[in-house]
Amino acid sequence: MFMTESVKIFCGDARNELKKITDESIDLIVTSPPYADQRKFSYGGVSPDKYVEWFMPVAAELRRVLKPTGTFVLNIKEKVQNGERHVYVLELILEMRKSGWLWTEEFIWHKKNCYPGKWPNRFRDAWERLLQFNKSRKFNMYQEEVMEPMGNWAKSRLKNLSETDKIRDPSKAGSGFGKNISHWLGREMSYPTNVLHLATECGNKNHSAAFPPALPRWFVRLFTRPGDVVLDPFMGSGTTLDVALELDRIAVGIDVNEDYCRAVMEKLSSRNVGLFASARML
Amino acid sequence: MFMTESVKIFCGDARNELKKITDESIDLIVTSPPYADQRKFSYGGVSPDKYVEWFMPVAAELRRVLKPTGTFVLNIKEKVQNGERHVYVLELILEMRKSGWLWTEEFIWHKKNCYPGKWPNRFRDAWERLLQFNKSRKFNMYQEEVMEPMGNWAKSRLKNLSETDKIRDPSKAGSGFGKNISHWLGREMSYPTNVLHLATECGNKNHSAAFPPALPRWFVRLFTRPGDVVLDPFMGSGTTLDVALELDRIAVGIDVNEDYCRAVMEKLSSRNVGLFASARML
DNA sequence: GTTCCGCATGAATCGATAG
DNA sequence: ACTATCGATTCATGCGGAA
Repeated sequence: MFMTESVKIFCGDARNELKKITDESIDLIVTSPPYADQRKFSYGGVSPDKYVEWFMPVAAELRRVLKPTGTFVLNIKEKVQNGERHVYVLELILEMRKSGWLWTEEFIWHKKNCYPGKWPNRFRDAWERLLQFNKSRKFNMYQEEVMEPMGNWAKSRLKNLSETDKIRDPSKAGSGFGKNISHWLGREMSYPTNVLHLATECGNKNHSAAFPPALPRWFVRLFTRPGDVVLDPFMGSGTTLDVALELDRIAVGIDVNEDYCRAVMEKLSSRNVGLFASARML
Repeated sequence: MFMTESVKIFCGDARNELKKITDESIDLIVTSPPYADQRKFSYGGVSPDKYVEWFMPVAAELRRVLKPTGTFVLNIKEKVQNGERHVYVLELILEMRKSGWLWTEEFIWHKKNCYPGKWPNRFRDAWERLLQFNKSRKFNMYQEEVMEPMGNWAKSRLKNLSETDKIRDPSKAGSGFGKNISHWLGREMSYPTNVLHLATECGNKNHSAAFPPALPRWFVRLFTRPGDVVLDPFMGSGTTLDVALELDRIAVGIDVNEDYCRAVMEKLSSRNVGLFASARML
C-alpha cells in the first residue's frame, strides 16, 4: 500500500508557521480566525481596533502560499461595540484589496438556529460573512459539485409523497445544506446562490467548533478536486481538516493552541492516513 | 372629520428637495437609491467610482431632517466589476460614520427568487444589504410589532406555501412577512432575526418596485408608531409611501422623475387622505 | 370554486464583438 | 488597450387561461 503524507499540522502562531509552507502550494484556504475580543481563552484576544493590523501579515503569507488558481474563504463577522457594528471587517477588505487580493464575492451564511437572546435595540444575529478572495480572475471552481435539488421538479413529484415526507426535518438528511433529499428523488438539480442556509451544530461541548462541517465541505467541493491541498491557518477543533480528508484532499492545519493540535491529531489519526506534525507537538 | 395633510411629494433631485424639509421632523427613512450604473433610464446612472461622492450630500441632508430618535434604513448592493465586488458600499459606510452617522446594524434581505443566470466564476446573487443608521444610541424600536408565529404554525399552513419552500426549507417556510399578525395572536410568537426572507415581486406591476411592500412594511412597523413621519427620498413607484399610509403614518416622498411622481400621486389619492405636491407637478 | 400548467419577468453577469 | 453594446444563460414567482 502506498501512503502519501495527507495531513500536516503546525503547532504555533500562524504568522510564523505559515513561513514553513512553500510558495503557491495551496489550492484552498478556509478559515474562521479568532474574532476580535472573542475566544480570549485560547487565543488571547485581539482588540477590534487592532484587528486589521494583526491580520494583514497573515493575509500576506496566505497570498504567498496560495496557488494562482486557488481561493481563500474567510468566515468572519464584526462584533457590536457601543451599540454599533464595528468596521474592522470593512477596513480589512479594503486593506486586503490594496495588498493585491481580489475580493471576488461575499457569501452569506444564514444561521438557521442562531444564538438566542433579546436586546432592546437589536435582534438576534443570524448571519455571518463568507468572504471569497482570489489572487487571479481565473480560479478553479467546480460548480456541479454543489448543485441542489430544484423547485419545479419537487412540485411535480411531491404530490405523490406523504405529508410526513414533505415536512421531514431536512437536518437529518446528512451532507449538504439540509436540503439534500436528492438521494431518493429524481435528479433535476439547479445551481445554488450566494446565500447558504445552514444550522449551527450546538451539540459538541468539548471544542467550540467555529462552523459546522457542512460549511467547509461545501467550499472544499466547490473549489478543489481530490488530491488538492486545503489549508486552515486557525484550525481550532479541526473541522476543515476533517472534511478535507473525508473528501480525499490533503489537509494542512495551523493552531497556536497545543491542546487543540493534539486533539486534532488524535481525531484525524483514526482516518488512517499519513500524518505529519511539527516538532513542538511530538 | 378632521383631515391632516398625510402625504407630501417633492418632485426633483433629492439633494435639492431635501432642503425644503424641516430639521428633525422625520421618524424613519426607508429608501433604495438607484444603484451604481443601474436605472440609467430614470436616474441617469451613477458610476461606481463616484457613488460615495454622489451620495454623501444626500446623507448629510437626511441626517439633518431625521429626529434624534429616528432611524435610516438604506437598501443597497454593490455590483460586480471586472470580476470583483466593488467596494463603494463599504466606503460609503465608512464615510457616513465619519460624518456622524452610527452604523447600528446590517440586516440581510434574502431574495428567494433572485435573478437567474450562470457564469463560470460565480453563483446567482440572492441577497442585498439593509443598512441601519442612527443619529443616537437611543432610538425608537417597537420589536413586538414584527414578532412572528413560530413552530407548528408553519406546519398547519404548509399547503399555502410554495413547493420550493416545502422541499428546501420547511422549517423557515413562510416567515410571516406580510401576514396579518393579529390573526395569529394566541399562537406562540418569537422575535425575528436580522435575516429577512422575502421574494421580489416582478411581474404583476406596471411600474416595477425596487422592493416588495413587505420590506418597508416591516421597518415601518418596527421603527415607527401611527402618526409618525416616514420619508423615502428615492421613492420610485412609491412602495414605501403606500405602505406608510396603509399603516396610518404620514408619508413624504421625493423623486426626480416626474412620471413616477404623477403615478404615485394618482395611486395614493385613492387612499383619500390629504395630499400635498410640489409646484412643479401641478 | 379549485387545481394545474404555461408563460413572462426581473437592481445580473460574462464573453464576444464592434468602434 | 479601453469602453460600449448585445446575446446567452438561468430560475422562483405570480398571473391567466384551461381542465
